Amino acid sequence: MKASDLKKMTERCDEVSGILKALSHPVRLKILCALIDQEKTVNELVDFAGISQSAMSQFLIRLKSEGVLSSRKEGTFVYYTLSDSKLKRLIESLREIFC
Amino acid sequence: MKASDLKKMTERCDEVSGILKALSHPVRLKILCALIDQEKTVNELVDFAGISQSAMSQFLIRLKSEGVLSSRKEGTFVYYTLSDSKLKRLIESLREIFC
DNA sequence: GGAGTATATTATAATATCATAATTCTTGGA
DNA sequence: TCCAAGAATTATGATATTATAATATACTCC
Repeated sequence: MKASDLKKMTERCDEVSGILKALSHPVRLKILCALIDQEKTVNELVDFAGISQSAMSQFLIRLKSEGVLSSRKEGTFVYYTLSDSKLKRLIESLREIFC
Repeated sequence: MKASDLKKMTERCDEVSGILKALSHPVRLKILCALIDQEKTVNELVDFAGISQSAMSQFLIRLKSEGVLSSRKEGTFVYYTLSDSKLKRLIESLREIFC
């Protein structure tokens, strides 16, 4: 393997492993699966995942800061949605492979 | 969503997030990518990933205990290989999506 | 059996993550 | 303006992960 190819591969693994880390927690993965075909509010996600509002908010903010989710505000509600098309494809692949 | 479907989804997320966790570290992902089409010895992987032999051994043993890798011994060499076909498919999907 | 190579084990300190609780901020409506 | 609901923030302790160093084991060849 050429040195330049190795370097590229290393960079890709750095990037992709970071994305996978975002999915590597049961609740975070569940959140993303819930958002694959529709946006949801924080409270809807709380009911879905069965964790506290505070914990959910922390997960959501983290996922947003990692570029995985985006949000929009409507009154007191905040709707979260999957922002990355690559991530959508990844979750669909996971479903194909493991379900 | 039916309660029984939610339960199934939760179980799947628990399982799959565990697998993703194995890939959620730059070096571990690099190891798995290196093994996708051929087995390698510990030292080959050390050269490839650029970490110490001790650290590599620890990663490999962890991945093996998680069912991601298997190994065979030949003299003083230990060859590691990707043991899970689903994981192979996942890594191929990652390559398609992100490369 | 001794030297050298390949791999595994153990210990430890630094860091990151997780769950939880308490509090605060924001917004819309009475 | 005051209240209630929705969401975010902050703090804390428990646990897990990571990198690193030092040591130990297993095997081959002489």
